[in-house]
Amino acid sequence: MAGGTKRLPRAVREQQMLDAAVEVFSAKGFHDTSMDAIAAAAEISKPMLYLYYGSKEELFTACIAREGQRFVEALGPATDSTLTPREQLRAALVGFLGFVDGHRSSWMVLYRQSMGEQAFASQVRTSRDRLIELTAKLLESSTREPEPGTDFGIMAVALVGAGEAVADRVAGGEIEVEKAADLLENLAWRGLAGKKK
Amino acid sequence: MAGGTKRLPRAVREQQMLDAAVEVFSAKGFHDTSMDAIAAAAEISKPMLYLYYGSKEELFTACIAREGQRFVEALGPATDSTLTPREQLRAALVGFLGFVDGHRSSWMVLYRQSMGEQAFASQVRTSRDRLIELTAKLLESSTREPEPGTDFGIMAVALVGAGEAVADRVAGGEIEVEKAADLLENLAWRGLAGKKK
DNA sequence: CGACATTCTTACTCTAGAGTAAGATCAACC
DNA sequence: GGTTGATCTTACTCTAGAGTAAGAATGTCG
Repeated sequence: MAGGTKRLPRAVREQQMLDAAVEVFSAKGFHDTSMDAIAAAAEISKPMLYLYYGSKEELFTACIAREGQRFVEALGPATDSTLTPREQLRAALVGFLGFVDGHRSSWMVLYRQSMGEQAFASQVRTSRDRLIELTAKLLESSTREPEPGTDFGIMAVALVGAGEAVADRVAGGEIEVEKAADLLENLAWRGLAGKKK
Repeated sequence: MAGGTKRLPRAVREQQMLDAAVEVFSAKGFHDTSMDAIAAAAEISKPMLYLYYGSKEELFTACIAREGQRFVEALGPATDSTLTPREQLRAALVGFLGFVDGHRSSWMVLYRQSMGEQAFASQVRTSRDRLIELTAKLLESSTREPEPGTDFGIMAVALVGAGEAVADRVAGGEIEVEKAADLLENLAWRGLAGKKK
């Protein structure tokens, strides 16, 4: 009402609201964020949030859904089957870390917030499990001697866990994407103490 | 009032309260846990919680402090300097995973809850950083050719991240401590695809 | 223009749950 | 037995913040 903000079609406002919500949620966490704060950040009034999203939980769910979508898209190149498995793994790493680097708020909302709230954890674990399964497949199909008793599933869990930890450092600006990808790639193939590529 | 519960000295009651608090916090999370719920679980009345701990946040802080203490103690054997670095790493892994296996609620409170709440994250990150630094030292001192440009710090971050992810599976009963330790030890030295010990 | 739908706001209601006031009950010691 | 100081409870207060009622402003299409 104050100055420039005009009336906008629903679809546009919805995205504005999500932008604001992701921003505030990522900064303060789900519980310490009030709907008033989101409304203020989006520069609209609170009832609009309820009109378009129904409740705080649904709004947060919508955040997860959109950011999760974008996250999965960033992993798209890794499923290009014309690449070798190893190249695919590299593509997945770069896609993953690049996403985190370019979307720190999304990363915060998706992982550091959602995983903590048992009400949303299942929703995130879905995308996460997809990543783990993809990793497991890539590890398996790029290993020559299957070594009986090798559980690629748990290996993928470990590698993704390592990836998430490193991603936090990427998000913190302490290390660049390429360096981080190198590290993780080496980790997968040779172990931490192994020679550099 | 009801039946058996007698009057108890403060020190004892405090531990009972912490036991109950850790239990409920780990199950429902910080925000979805009410002081009434904790009081009920501890079988005392709410004002006792406030009398002994002051506030909900301080109570949670006390939980973190006690469990974090226990966690660090579980890592004690890893600092035995009569062992080789590699044996120390193994001891750290077993200590860490064993702790998680035997104290699932503690693990939940310490990691899955605290790390999500930015109000407590710093407190936990202290213990966590100690673990990372310990790991970094162990990796460094057990590597022959330092390979210029090798950043043991970030390697330790990756390895600890992998450890946490695997620890979740241990807590979930999907894998046993020994198997998990083997996996992580191998990961550190040979990479996921490497031969088994 | 006038009717209808959509966008949007001010100004509330209502409840969960953090925190407290006031004092009862018990144990121990003189 | 009475005094002192813990332990412990019932029964509140008070507020942040989720969610809503009622309707004003703006567009658009006949």
